[in-house]
Amino acid sequence: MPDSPARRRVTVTDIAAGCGVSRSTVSLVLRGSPLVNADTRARVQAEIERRGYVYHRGAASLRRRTSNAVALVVNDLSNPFFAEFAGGVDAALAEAGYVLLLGSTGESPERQQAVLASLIEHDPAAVILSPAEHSDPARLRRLLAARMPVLVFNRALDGAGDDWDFLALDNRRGARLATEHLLQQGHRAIAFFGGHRDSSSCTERRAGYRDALDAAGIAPDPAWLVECAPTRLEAARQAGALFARDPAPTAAVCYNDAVALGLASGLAALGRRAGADFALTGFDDIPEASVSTPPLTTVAVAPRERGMQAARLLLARLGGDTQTPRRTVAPARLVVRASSLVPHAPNPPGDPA
Amino acid sequence: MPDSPARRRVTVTDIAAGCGVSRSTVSLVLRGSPLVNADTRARVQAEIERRGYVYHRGAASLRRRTSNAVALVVNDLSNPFFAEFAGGVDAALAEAGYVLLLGSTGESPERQQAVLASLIEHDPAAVILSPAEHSDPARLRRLLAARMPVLVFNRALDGAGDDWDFLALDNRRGARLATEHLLQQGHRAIAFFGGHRDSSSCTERRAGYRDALDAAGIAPDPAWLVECAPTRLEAARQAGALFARDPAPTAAVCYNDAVALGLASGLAALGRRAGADFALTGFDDIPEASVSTPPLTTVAVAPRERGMQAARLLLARLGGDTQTPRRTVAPARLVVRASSLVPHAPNPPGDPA
DNA sequence: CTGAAAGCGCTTACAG
DNA sequence: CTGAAAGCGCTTACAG
Repeated sequence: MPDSPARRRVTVTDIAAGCGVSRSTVSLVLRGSPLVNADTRARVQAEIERRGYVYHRGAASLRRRTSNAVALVVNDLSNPFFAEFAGGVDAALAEAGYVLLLGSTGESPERQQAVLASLIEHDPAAVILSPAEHSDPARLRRLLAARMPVLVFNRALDGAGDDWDFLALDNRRGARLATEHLLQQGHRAIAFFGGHRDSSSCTERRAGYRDALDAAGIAPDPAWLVECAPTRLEAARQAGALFARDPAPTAAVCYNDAVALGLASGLAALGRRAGADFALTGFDDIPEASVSTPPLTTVAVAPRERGMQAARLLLARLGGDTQTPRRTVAPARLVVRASSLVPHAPNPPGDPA
Repeated sequence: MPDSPARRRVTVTDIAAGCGVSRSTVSLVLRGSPLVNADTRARVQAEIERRGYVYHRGAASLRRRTSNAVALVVNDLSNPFFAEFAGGVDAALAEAGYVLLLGSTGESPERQQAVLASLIEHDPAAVILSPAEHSDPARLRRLLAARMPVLVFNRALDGAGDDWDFLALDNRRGARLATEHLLQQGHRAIAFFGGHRDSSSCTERRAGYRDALDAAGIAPDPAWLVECAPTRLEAARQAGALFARDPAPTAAVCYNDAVALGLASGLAALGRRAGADFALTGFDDIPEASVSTPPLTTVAVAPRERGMQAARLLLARLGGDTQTPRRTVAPARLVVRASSLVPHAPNPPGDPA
């Protein structure tokens, strides 16, 4: 029996008629109410099965004014960091019976407004937003207002209001751990390489770097701070900047893994070998980090776990939680691999000090 | 003016009342009808802006019986292949004003049924499914029936019916290209390493491998076919199986990149070096492929482009396209890197032939 | 060009 | 325990 694609949809009315009960009763069965007689319930369920009835959640949501969708907006799924994060959100939502509406901005604030505007027309119960760089908090607020719980991930949105949740990565502590690790290898001249000063995560990571140097009594040379776009290519191009001054740094804390991998190939082009005569660390622990040459010492932020955490936090808000603080900082963990294991004598031979 | 979270939703009725027109007129303005007087339209639009009205697409879809959502079900966003694919789908949908409903199966046919059941309650206009291994076509068909256009990606679903679209990767041709490349390097004893015989993509890749050997007049030794789960770890463990017989293969076409990378480390553990004394190729061109040691020769399938292609094909179906054939095979392209550039003399020294 | 009325598929008091 | 009626927010003929 071939189905006609244009056939009429099966509704509660059809099910009700099909087994001689009212639509109310069918509705109660659908929602699992204990008020319905077991026999009646069984008859209704059989009819539902027989007719291949599909619940129309849009109609139900309209009537009940509820929603079981959550909107997620990320920069770009091609970035494994966001793909993992989205995977975690999806897993936690599915477990709770929610459905994921996904959009991406490609780091454009304009597309971000458009994508969010389109998603909220679908009436999500909550929104998870990993903001594009240079987002305008006021415009976002105008769009999302206080319609639904909102969780901002990863990038602070200043002035977005204190009724939105914020899940931050511990950028500062992560960078401090990486820097301390290099200090323990005996390095004293340690650069911070990559990222843009005006990005909040870069500022925070630099602060952690400075914390560690301060604690070790080292005043960072301004020449140790090298900016570059957070891409592999740019990092490779900027490698030379590390060696403009003498003495040059012997190690670098990189803004993220992409930058660290780029720097590694940039060093190779300059006849130096990361992990052999120059120590470096990354940030993120992307999949490549463990298989690159040398494997990359980095700071793991467990994006998948962050996604599950973000989703669960919002689901708790929907459940009426008002206890949890609005700002959560997720832990960062140092993963030591070969790229940083280049010991540097604290007092190089020939140094009289 | 702090918004009360529980405040009543602004509806077309409010907008109509707010500027003294009927709801019909507001609706016409919303849908961009040319029937409305320019003045009236401007007044309505101003009121919409002023009140922060958000279109309730669910209500509109209910009334109009249309939908602008497309459901996508993949195995796992942690797999960059699917993340890229999803990114492509998202990009093409957003461009067309559609919204993406995402679900994942984790390769479990049970979860696949549950996830699809949940997604179709949201009444998507179309479904893109990258089936979990061991999917049951009959069960899927019972769920999705002919309710909406369906596109199956990557894995054939035998007996799913010929009204569903199928977007296949050119597994056979891809594997043939890889094998021909190794033949050109002078290899004669070439293994096919990894994957499970019962997976359709493995069968197809093996067929392409055989095509190339056949054309070169080589009868593959059965010992050259090594099965293993398509993971890095399993591949590393199975590396020894390649050298069980003498003479052993000098090169291997691997089922995919994960397997190839695993084999490379398995070889290292056996004192052999991929790209130096053993040639190998992968499949997929995952991001790690270009940064591994040695960089991996592989077959690129451009998952992001496949995602855009899948979405566009379905959008065309929704637009009434009945011309495009149901089965589309996407091209595969050989990317040559160092792992396969191990020349092997056609007549090794000491061989009298 | 604009308005009154019906209806998409569901749920929820309210009677019985 | 079950049914009749109203209504969620929108759109669509149909009058005017």
